[in-house]
Amino acid sequence: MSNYLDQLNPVQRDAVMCMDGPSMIIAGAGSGKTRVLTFRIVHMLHHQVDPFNILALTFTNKAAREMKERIISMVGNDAMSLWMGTFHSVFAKILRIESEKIGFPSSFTIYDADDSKSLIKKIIGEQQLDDKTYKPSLVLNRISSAKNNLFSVSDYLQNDQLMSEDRMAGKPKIGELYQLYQKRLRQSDAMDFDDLLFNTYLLLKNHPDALLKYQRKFRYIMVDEFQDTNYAQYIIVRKLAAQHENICVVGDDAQSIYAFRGANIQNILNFEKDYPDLKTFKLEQNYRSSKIIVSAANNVIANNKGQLKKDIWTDNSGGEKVRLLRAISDNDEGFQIANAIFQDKMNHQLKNKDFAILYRTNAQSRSLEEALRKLNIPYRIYGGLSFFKRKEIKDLLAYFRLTINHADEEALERVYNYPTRGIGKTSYEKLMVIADERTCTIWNVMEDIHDREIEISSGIKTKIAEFVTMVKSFAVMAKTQNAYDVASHIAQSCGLLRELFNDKSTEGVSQYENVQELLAGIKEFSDEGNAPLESPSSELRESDTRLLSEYMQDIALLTDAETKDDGEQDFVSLMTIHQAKGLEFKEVFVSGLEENLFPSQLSINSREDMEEERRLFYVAITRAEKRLTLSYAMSRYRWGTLTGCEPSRFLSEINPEYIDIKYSNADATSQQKTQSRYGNDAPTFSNNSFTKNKLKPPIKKTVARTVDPKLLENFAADDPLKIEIGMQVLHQRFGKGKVTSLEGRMPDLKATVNFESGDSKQLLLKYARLKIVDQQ
DNA sequence: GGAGGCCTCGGAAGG
DNA sequence: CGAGGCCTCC
Repeated sequence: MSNYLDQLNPVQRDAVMCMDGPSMIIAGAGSGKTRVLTFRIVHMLHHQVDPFNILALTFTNKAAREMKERIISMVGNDAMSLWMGTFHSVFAKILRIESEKIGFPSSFTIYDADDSKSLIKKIIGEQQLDDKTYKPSLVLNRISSAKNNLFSVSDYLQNDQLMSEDRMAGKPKIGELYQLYQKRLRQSDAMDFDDLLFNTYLLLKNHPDALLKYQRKFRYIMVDEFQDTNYAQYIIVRKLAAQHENICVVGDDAQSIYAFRGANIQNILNFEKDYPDLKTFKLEQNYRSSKIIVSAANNVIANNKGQLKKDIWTDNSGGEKVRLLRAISDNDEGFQIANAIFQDKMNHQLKNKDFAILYRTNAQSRSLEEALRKLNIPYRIYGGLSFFKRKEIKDLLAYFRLTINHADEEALERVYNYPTRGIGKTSYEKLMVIADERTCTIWNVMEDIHDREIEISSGIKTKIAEFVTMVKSFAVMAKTQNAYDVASHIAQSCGLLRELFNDKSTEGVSQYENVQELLAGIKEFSDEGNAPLESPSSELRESDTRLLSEYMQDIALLTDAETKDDGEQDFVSLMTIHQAKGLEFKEVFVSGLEENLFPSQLSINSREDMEEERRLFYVAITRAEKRLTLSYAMSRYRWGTLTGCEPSRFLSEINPEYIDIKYSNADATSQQKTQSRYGNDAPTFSNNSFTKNKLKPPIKKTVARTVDPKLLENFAADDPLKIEIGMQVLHQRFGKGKVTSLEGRMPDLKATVNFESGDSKQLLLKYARLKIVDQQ
């Protein structure tokens, strides 16, 4: 691999060869950014830079993984020891190593967005604040942006501007909520995503020895997607780079589409100020798209004021004009797009994989799906629930979390009574009150459950004690045995696996399979000799046994499940434009180009927001290689009602010479029909074969359980007191089943019944009406 | 404990 | 319209 420099154009080559000193690479869409970044690292390794001294920060795990694989394939396993990962994973790794300095155990839990939300909700409730005024998501956003701008709790409370903003907004308690939220995280030995940044900042600020250590280690630093970094990220990077100043940032201001989440384009401008001797490289040649597509993209982005000067051009052929589809309705839009894909596949010998349909909002996927299904075009929707966000996975992971960190309150809350073990909410709330009085964790109270001050019935106390014993036994096991053995033991003995196994609904079956898949992943982890790429374990591990705690450290930040090997399969991709960032397709369809949808209604009052929408459109256009098709509908179902739409302002920003307006047959016929009455009464498209009600809804998630209707006739329940273990009983809804156990006494007598459907239910007999069918 | 009814609300989403 | 949260009732 010595000829890599020959594969680059002059600017790319300069950027690759400029290893020392601060540099900034402005990489236009399709300009070979990944190649430059990869080759730059390869170049360093060829020039005696120790991989141990290189840090490369990316926006997603996927980007890190792919780049690292590519580098390894070019230079071999030497590259294994370079640090490449997301800001969050790299900083989590550092924080675990240095945890003592900031007063955390190295096994601290990382709270995900759901954990954070549930915690803040709880706090809002406890403070008896109205959750309409204090919407959890809003409060969290405010806290998050405080942290991302490096305002600690006390900074916040002392900051007149922030406090008065909150007062003006009628939410004066946000500062206080921030304080309580941090306190609870601390008590739970937990950090949220923002804390990973904030605490790294604190570590480097307050511990000069740690700062020096990492400054020495990271002699060469690279930051990808620099336009998407926030202030905290930038400050940390600047601190780390302060000694050697070998820092290279790569990005494209025109593709900044995450400002809404706190990303700060300002970082690019600050960078120029902070490093006056900065070398800037502009990658302006586009290798991806046709001339027309590049020109259309340039037309659009030229309407933004705030941007760095650059001139994106291409040597590629002119290509076809941008097609514009005008549809009468959202269903018609789907139909036209599906048809176009069908045609283009034949006319240009393309695969389904060559196509992507992009949209602004997830809700738009539905009509597209329906049309694709009608034409039997296989498709995949990206952005559903990722593996690690599934309930059953989170439940099992919560057991693991609690095993490793008993203070983890969110994990405890998830599992203390799941599967049901008779510990109710009321009891749990009593524990919470006591924990608060004693300023200890709820787990501590549980450990001490036999304390007479705790007013909970002895039966429930026993159950709590059993739960505590169980988790403690998990913890003992987890200290020495390998991750897989511990994980599968936990899955079995906590009852979760059984619970899911007994559920024979399609949903239950798939949940069971998912849990098995998780366990299989842990097995792979346990069996592997070497750690995964981002693993901090090499620095923490003591023996060859791979512990569950190590697995959990790796997993905490893995929110994007490995996209399963779909290499073989051929399908059209459907995704939001945000998700399409960084991808490319031969043909791209951008749908829903309508005012109030794209640009979003919420952006029309602010210049900054509108410019971000425009950058989003720019990103969408520049995903296309050969052909680009834009579409809009004249009416669309939004929130259940048919609303009229106007074409997006963005359409008129493209030079009309580049546009080819298409009218399909479906459009032409229904157009005449509606033109006259459009605007008065809402048009109904009943003659259109693509109306909603004619089509089946997308795949149902639950399947109704079937019960023989004959069983339901003349149903008369028997006296609950007659029911005994072993009897066959009949339930109106669940059907026939066998009583396997009885607990408590009337009126709280509870029976566990295994139904023939495979479900096992616990039924309160004062409510559930059971008929005895067989005394056996 | 859990199913069903009622109400509310709706943007994009990395770690 | 449809998902999610909360409340009620069995």
